[in-house]
Amino acid sequence: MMDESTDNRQKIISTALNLFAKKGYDAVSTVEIAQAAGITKPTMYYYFGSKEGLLSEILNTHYNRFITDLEKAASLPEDVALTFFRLMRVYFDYALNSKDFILFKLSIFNRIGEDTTYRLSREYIDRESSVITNVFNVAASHVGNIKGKEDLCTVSFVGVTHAAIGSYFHTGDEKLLSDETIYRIRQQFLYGIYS
Amino acid sequence: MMDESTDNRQKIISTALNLFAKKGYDAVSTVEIAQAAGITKPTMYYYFGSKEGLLSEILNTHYNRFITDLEKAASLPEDVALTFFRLMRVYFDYALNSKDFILFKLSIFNRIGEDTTYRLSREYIDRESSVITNVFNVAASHVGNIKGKEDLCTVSFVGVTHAAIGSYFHTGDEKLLSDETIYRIRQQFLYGIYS
DNA sequence: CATTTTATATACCGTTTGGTATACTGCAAC
DNA sequence: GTTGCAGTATACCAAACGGTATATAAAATG
Repeated sequence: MMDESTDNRQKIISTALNLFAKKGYDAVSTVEIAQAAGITKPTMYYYFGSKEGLLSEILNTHYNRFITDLEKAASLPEDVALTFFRLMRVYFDYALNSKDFILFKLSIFNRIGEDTTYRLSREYIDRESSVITNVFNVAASHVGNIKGKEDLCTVSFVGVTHAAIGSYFHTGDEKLLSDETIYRIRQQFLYGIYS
Repeated sequence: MMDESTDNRQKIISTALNLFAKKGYDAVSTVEIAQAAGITKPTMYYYFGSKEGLLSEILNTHYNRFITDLEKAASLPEDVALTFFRLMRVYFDYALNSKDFILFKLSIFNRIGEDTTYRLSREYIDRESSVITNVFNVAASHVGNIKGKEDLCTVSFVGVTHAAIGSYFHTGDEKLLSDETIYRIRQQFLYGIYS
């Protein structure tokens, strides 16, 4: 076929993720994906079987990589301050370098209900959450002050991280995802706004 | 017609909001809404003109009420601790009593892109955010420590609030939205995790 | 009591949807 | 060089989509 793009499969994945992130899974049609990817519908069905299969493959590819990086960053949970920084750095790096994925992840994270995206992403979100929860559970056994506040820590961490990324996407200001910002958030997290 | 429900208009709004919250705007069809509300499609089109008009009316009804309550709670921003409590209490009360609305609001809050829900809800989200931002701006002029951290405060507040509500929806544990939880979050916010 | 208005349903429209049957093309193996 | 297979496109499908023309029945208006 002498095609210039040797990997249509990957092209479909990245194109579909981009459209899903912008418009939402249900608002994007299979023809739309095919046209944007420069192929035709049956080609997409050849690789992924169905629209849901495509979404499943997108989540599998991107979320597994993300969770792996998150676990690496969480490998020294005894040091709360260091781990806090490393974890948030992973989130922010993905927001900067895998914008479509994080945008899509953000839009499905707080969904609960019966839709396709929720059903397919549930397991990944649970795994992601448990990495964070585990960090604060281990930290609690080393840092007395945290004990009894593990859940609060998790909620605060995830909440602030998502909110910061959301602000970045709205404003486009990259300083929101700088090391400096993480230091300030961590300072506020550990010692409060009056510090 | 001797109909038992004297207000089909309201019935359509609440039914549609419930479906939108569960499955997402694009995944819900107009027939589905009509059937669930116990009416037929043309009745819905008689009241709202279009599916988008229905969504617009839903947002207008619920969001205006919510923002009004938020503004009432923010009327004494000089007292940071008190205002912090009142604001979060409004969010949590809505999560408990207007579950469908908050569920829907949560699912659209972090969307950015080209979809219908984002376009129609944008103005409300901006107004909501500015109420919070304003609180910390005024507070900063009364409490020296906050100065320069206004944006950080806003991001943290919104993030933690949403995360807590999200946890409640996932677990169903009402204690997550109790006064006690707000006190603990506020304590952590003001004095840090080591307090 | 005739007339308009409000509220509802039946039956239909063109378009788009997710998905497929079928045929073709280039390339590798035999 | 024919066979087989991975990859791709044309052309199609039934079902579902958002939306409407039209009829009708009750209630308000004169």
